[in-house]
This record gives sequence, C-alpha cells and structure tokens, in this order.
Amino acid sequence: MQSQPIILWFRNDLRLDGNLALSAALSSQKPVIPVFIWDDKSRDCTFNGPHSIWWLSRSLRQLSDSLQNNGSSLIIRKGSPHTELSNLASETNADQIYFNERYEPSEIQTQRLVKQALEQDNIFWKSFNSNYLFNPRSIYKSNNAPYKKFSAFWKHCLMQPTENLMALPVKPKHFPSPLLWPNTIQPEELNKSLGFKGASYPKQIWVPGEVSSQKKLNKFLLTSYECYSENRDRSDITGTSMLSPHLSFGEIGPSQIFEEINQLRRNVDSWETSYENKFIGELGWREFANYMITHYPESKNKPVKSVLDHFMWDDNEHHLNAWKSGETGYPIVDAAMRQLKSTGWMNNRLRMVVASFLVKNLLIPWQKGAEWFSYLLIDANEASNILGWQWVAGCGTDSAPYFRIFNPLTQSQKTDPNGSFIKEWLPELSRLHEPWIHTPWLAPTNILRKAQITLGVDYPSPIIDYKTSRVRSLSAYKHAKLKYDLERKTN
DNA sequence: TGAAATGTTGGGGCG
DNA sequence: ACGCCCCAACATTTC
Repeated sequence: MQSQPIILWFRNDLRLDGNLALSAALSSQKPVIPVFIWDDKSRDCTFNGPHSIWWLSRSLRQLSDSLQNNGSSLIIRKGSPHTELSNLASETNADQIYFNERYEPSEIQTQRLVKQALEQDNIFWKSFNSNYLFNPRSIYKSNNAPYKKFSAFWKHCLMQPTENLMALPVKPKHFPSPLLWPNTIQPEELNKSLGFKGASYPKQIWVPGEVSSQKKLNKFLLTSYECYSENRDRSDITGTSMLSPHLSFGEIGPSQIFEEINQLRRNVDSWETSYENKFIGELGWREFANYMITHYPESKNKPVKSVLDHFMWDDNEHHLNAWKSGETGYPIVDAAMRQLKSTGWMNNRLRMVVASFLVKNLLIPWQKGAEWFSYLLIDANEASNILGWQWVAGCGTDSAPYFRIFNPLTQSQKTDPNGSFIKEWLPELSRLHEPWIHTPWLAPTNILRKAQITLGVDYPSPIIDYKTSRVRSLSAYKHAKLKYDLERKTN
C-alpha cells in the first residue's frame, strides 16, 4: 500500500523553485498533492480586483502546466481553506499538510482556523517562511521590543548571520504522485466565477508565471540594475525591476532575488554595503511592511500614530472620483492614475505623488486611497499598502517629523522632464509640449488652441489650486497636531 | 523616499 | 578700481 500523501497548500507562493514548504513535502518521498484554494469570501487584496484575478488565473495555469510537466498536478478548489483542506485530506487519505506562512491579520485568522480544523482531524501540519528574507517573529530590538523605524530594522536584518537568512532549497526534481488525483476546477473558471470580462493591456505586457519572473529578473540585472538609483523615480523610462506582481504572487522568492543581486554585486559594486544598496533597500521595505503588520496588526484599520485623529478631512466624493478616474487637471497625477487603472501598476514614486495629492491636497482620508489601490494594484499587498499610505499620510510609526506635501509640479518636471509619460497616458494632451505639458492651465491661449485643447472640455481644469490647498492642509495639520500634543500632555 | 523660506556666495552691469 | 545692486545658483533651515 502507498504511503499517505502530503497536501501542499499553495497560497501566494506560486512557484516550484525556492519554495520551502514544497521542497520539504517532496523530500519526504511521500506522494504530494498540490492544492490552491480559491476563497471568494476572502477580502485578501492579493487576490482581489480585476487585475489581480487576471494575474492569478494566468499564474495558476502556468503552475498547473509546470506541475503536469513534472508528472504532478494542481488541484484547485473553491471554498474556505479550513473546510476544503479538511475535506481534501479525508478524500485523499492525506495525513499531513504543508504550507508557507502569511502574516496579514486576515490570513493569520485563516491559518488559525486551518490549524484548528486539522488538529481536530488529527492531521499533522507544518508551516514555513518562504516569502520573506527574514522571519518577522525573530527580529527584535535589544530590549526585545519590535522595531518601529525602518533604518534600524533593516540594519539589524542585514547584520544577521547568513544562516538566519531564508535558505534557498534546490529546485525539486521528483514529484511523487498519489494513486488517484482528486477533483479540480480549471484556473480559467476563477475568472468566470467572478464575472470577469478580461482586461486589455495595451501599454503594458505582463506575463505571469515563474518562468517569466526569472526572465524579468535576469533582464533587470542586465539592463536597469546598474542605474537603478538614478532611474527608479523616472516616469518616462523603465527604471525599476517591475518584479512586484511576481513577488506578490510568489512566482519568485525574495531570497533568490537577494542572492542573485549579491552575486552580481560581488563583481560590480563591492565597495557599497548591502545597507546602502537602493534595490536591496526596496526588498527591505517589503520586509519591513510585513514585519509591521505582524507586530502591529491593528494598523490595518487604525493609524499607528494618532496624530491625524483631529484632522479636518474634506471627504468630497466628487474629488475622490476625479482622482480615481484621472481627471484632477494635474497631468502627472492623472497620467499615473490612468496607468494604474489600465495596467494595475505605477512606479513607487508616482504612488507617493498621487497619494500625497489625495491625502494632503484633497484632504481625503488615506483609507479611501488605500482601498482603491488594493482593488486595482496588480501587485497589491496589504502590508505594503497600509505602510505606504500611512507613511504618506504621516500617521505611521516611521513618519517624518514634519508635514510632507509633494508638489505635483516639481515631481512632474523631475520625473517626466519632457512629458512623454504624460502624453502616453493623456493622449488629449499629446500636442501640448514642455513646459506647458506639466501645467496646461497656465498655457497661453494660442498654445492651447494650437494643441487643440479646450480646458474643461478636452482636459479638466485643476479641481483645486495647489498653493491654496497646501495652505489649507498645513493649517488643518497645525490644528490636529495641537490637539494631539495636548492630549498626550494631559494623559 | 520634500517643499518653501531663508541665507550665502559670486559674477556681471553700472555708476 | 570699487562699491552697490541684482539675481541666479546653491546651501541651510524650518515646517
């Protein structure tokens, strides 16, 4: 009789290479049943929204195919993980379940239910940390309290002995199969079940899957890596790796990226420490976000720092909609928001610019922006999203001691000097040129006429005046800060 | 992983 | 040749 199979529960770790839970399961020499569970009740933003669902179904197809090529198979089920895993175990007579840990509050709850259900059924479970370089539950300050500031956190991480870094398991070769495969649904059915019509990607070609992730990393290392710190903020050129969705779905692990960067650095820029390296620093922010949500799970709904509790928001629906649809009248903001809507992505700098505009200039609560981002971002990750928005709003633990307001004009001129990014996403402005491309409302009438633009018709007039809104915002902050300081004094 | 106000320096025009 | 003004280009400070 064949030994009892192990169920490998795939989550946001849709890769065969460098996947700790998978390689551990396979090394047991027992039959392995890989399963992905689609939970349509889950609000997990990694698998939510049109772009993410599109990616997920493609990625599952890739994973399924590569498992097939290895003589295995991917089982896809719909339902809540704890009942599905429990059912699947009894169907297949499996006595063990392996998976990689997630750290978002809702996922912690999911894991708790799963662990409870399995323990009740007398099924052994084992979990791993394979999606982060460092286990967030093993990094603390010398006084055993969790870190609150990125720089200290990241320094500490990088000073860890290398054996504390997540190990990179070798690529698995043998995939022992069970005698009988359980029922499965097809990846494409996930689209159907959500009534998803399919998005078109006219500007940005995404290729989900493990193979493509690897290609993208190699391409980045060969081309953009060298000038990463100079070009990462540019809107008009691809200065970043664009690996974020691949990381989000776990098609590539951070350990592998870290490893390959370091290999390259040994030859190229050995004078620079890992701490100084900008790209490695971005992996660090990813670690830090996950670390923060692990240790401050309540930050999901509540600002870590209550400095904005008495902030005078101007929760204007009209303004929010203008921001969402890219019709604020500020070209750099609008171009970025339209890129987000049609591709599910924008670069980090532009995320900060549009976020600052929403929170600081329009005075709309950051949660509204976070919600839109988590719905549309193809690389949506709850931890990073919360950290990012609280950072911009200035209510995170690691926020600046002053009220930072991005100037969309300065940012436009710096990140898109000749306006080519703006023109790409706002074709109605394509006949307008620098410098007016950044500020159509300041363009002389004859220039506008030549560019065939009627403000308010072809392209909106600014929905707010930057300078006025800045002053309004600063005074709102002054007021909020005063109350905040007062409350802290009396307590 | 800002912006704006304020301060400093230095070159050119000009009396 | 000099002081004076203007102003751009940085540098520093403040929020």
